[in-house]
Parts: sequence; structure tokens; C-alpha cells
Amino acid sequence: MTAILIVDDDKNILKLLDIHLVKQGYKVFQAKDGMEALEILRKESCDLAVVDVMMPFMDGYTLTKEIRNLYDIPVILLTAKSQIEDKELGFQAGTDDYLVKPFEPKELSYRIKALLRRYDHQADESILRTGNTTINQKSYEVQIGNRSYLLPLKEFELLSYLISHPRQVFSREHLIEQIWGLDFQGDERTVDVHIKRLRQRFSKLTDDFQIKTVRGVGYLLEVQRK
Amino acid sequence: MTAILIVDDDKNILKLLDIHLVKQGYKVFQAKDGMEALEILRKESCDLAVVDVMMPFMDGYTLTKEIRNLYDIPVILLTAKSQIEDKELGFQAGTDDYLVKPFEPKELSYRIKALLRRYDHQADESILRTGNTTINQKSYEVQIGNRSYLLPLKEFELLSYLISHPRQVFSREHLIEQIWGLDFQGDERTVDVHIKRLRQRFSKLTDDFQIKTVRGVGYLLEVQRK
DNA sequence: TTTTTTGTTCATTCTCCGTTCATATTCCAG
DNA sequence: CTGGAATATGAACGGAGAATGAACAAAAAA
Repeated sequence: MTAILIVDDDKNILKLLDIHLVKQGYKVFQAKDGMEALEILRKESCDLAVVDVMMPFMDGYTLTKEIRNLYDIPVILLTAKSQIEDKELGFQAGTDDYLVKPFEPKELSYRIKALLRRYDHQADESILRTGNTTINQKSYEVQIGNRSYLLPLKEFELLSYLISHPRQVFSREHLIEQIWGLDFQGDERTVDVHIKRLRQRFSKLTDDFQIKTVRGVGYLLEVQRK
Repeated sequence: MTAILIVDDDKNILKLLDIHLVKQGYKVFQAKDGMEALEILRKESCDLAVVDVMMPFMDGYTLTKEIRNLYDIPVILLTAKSQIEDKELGFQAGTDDYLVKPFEPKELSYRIKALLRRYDHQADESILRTGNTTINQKSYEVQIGNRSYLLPLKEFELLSYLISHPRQVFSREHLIEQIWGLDFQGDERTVDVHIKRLRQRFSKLTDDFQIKTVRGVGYLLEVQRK
């Protein structure tokens, strides 16, 4: 379940936000100031923080900086209308978004959704997509359209690596280091063979991607631009 | 320079946004409807799009979907206060942010900055640009518009070197030393052939750059002044 | 066990592309 | 205008690197 930390010195606002967010299906942690917020973050795992700017002891900007230093979660800053000039400060601190008070709870929801999706996108490495092709790193399956294929390990790892760094050339040496490990003793040409097999396996199945050769350098995976 | 596409059927708003964004140092393209927007995107390379929701022919959501299918740029949707219910639709289409009209230009600026920074994050340092042309030193690819070309190694290295020192003459000797290395034994005329190949490859593809001959001295790359 | 799959090596074939060379064209000094 | 020097261009070659097919050992599945 997605957990959200809300930080505000006004208990009424905390309560309002809590009700609204819980209704949306989030797990909510409340903090009345910066120190409490950091304490919660230390103990619990939160996916996003909503932080008020005006707070005693530690203002929202400072807290945001602190959070961003320690954790990789998005932060939404709440600012009063009069402080609109200060927004730049907030962004400079690495905030991902802000909201001007008073705001509709609905607006907050949308922002939260959008930010979470953005972060999930980057965080969820277990599924790779390009066009019609999906690579599921948990099941070691490659899906094209509605058919799915189970690849041999090395082939899968190779494709997986290439597809997660599209349009980038890798030398055989690099690929072996990444996929086989530093201690691999064998021949670099092994890569060639797996590339060959990937190519003949997929060339007539999809044009979502293509493995190209850069003579004298290595291989790269080209994704289809639509 | 960062280029922003603004799409709105209201000419006054277009003009206002244009003035504001140009003042901020952006290059601005204007489109009065979806079709025009897509046309511009096809021809020019834009880094971000600002799209009004209410437009004739093609609404902002549809346009956004279309843009996101074709290009990898963030989109900011502009919605009227009354349409706040529709926001979800916009996000579902893959929009990166939205703004409720009327908004302060400053607010737009901040959003743009934030989004661009987020996207730049993914962008790479090993990229050379001039006009519509992008040289990706990681993929050994040259992109012109939205088509990309994989060059032979030496041609790529030569172009790469020239384009990173535009308007500067280099002797064949110098180029050989830089690209082939000090130990190259061959004929200086080799450079000529690669220059020839670059020229015939790109002369009809783009006028972003041009390789010129300085008789008795060497070659230089001229970039298009806009 | 037998059978199949998978990872690697090896030998052969093939192809690309960097280079050279021969010829045509352009430039400019005189 | 003209001849000689520099550059452009077309063509061809040769070799290095890549593709490919086959073979084999090891592991997994039957």
C-alpha cells in the first residue's frame, strides 16, 4: 500500500488531509513539524511527502532539502497565496511540485497520483516496455503482442540489458562484464552467438527493436520510433 | 536553446505566452490547433509542449496522447476552472502536469523549469546538437529531425570532431592526429575520402551544417546561422 | 538412464569499410 | 587564358571484424 507523509503544524489541516487521503486508499502518516517528519521517515517507508511551507522550528524548504538528501521520494509543498514569490526557493530545493493554499483536495489527489506514477515509472525496473514488447524481469518472459516467450537465461539477460539502455553501444567486453561478471574467462565471441540467436528469434516476430552492429565497437539496440 | 511549443486556439493567449516565454529565453513555436501542433513537431525539435484543453477539431487530451505516442517530451495541459473534473482524463493521457486558468505566467515558468529539469536528468552529456541535428556519442548515431543514421566509425568520429569545433579550420594532418592517432602511417588523402562521404551522405538531408574546403589548409565545418 | 536444452568454442564464410589509386575537376598564380 | 597544384570523385581492393553453422560438454528435464 502506498504511504504518504503529511507535515503541517495546523492539526485541522492534518486531519482534513488525512481523511481525504485515507479515503483515496493511501496509508497516511502525520507529523506536526520537521523533526517529527524526519523521525517518521526514519522508521516507516513513505512513498511521498506533502509539506507545508510555514512551520515553526524548521520551515518547509529546509525540510524538503533534508528529505531529498536522505530519501528518494517526491515532495509536494503547500504554500499560501502570499508566498508565491517564494516558490522558486522551493523548486531549487528539489521539490517536485507545489500547491497554493487554499486548494481543492481533489487537486492534491491528482498531483499525488501524477507524481507517484512518475516515480513508479522510474522505480519499477522489473518490467521493460518498448512498443508492443514487454520484458518481465521477474518471470524472465518476453511478451510480444499477446504471445509470450521464455528465453534461455543468457539470451534474456542480454536482451534485458540492451533494452534497458536503448540506443547505446556496448563493447563485448562491457556486456560480458555486466552479464557474465568480472570473472568470466571465456571468449568474447560468445556474445556474438547470443546476439545471433536473439536476432533470429525476434527479427520476424517484431520490429519494436533491432540489434545493430557498430563495427569495431560493439552492439546496440535500436527501438522503433513511431 | 530550449524550444517550447504552445498550442491554443485563442490568439491573444498565444501571444501573451509567447512574449512571456521568449522573455525567459525560450524559443517558442505557436500552433492554433492540434494538426498545426503535430506539423510543427514533425519539423522542429521541441523540448516541451503547453497545450490548451478546449480547442476545436482536436481537444487537448487527444493531442496530448498523440504527442506522447510520437515524442518523448513533457506536456503541460491548460484547463479552465470549470473543467477541473476532467483533470483525471488529462493525466490518464500521460500528461506531466496541468495548470488551471487563469494562472500567473510565473507559475507556468516554474512548472516548465521543473519539468525540463526532470527530463534533462535523463538526457546525456555526450550529445552534440546543431539545429535539428543531434550527435549521440554513445550510440554513434546521428539524428536529423526524427530519423537517425548509424555511421561508419571513422566518418562518425570525423563529423563528431568537426561539429564540436565549428567554424575552425583543421589541416588533414591535425585531423589524422586527432582521430586516427599519432601512429597512423597512411596517406593524408584518406581524410578527403571520408569528407566526401560525409558530404554526400548529409548534403541533401540537412543544411544544419556544411563541410567547407579551405584550399591549401584543410577543412572546416560551418553551422547554419538562424 | 535417455533426451533435450543451453552455453560455449571453433572453423568457415561473408561483408563492410578504411584505404589506395587513378582520373576528373576546380582553383588560382602568373 | 593557361598550366600546375590542390581537391573531388569514382572505383576497386584487401583485410579485419562479424555472421553463421556445427559441434560438444554440461546441465536440466523426461
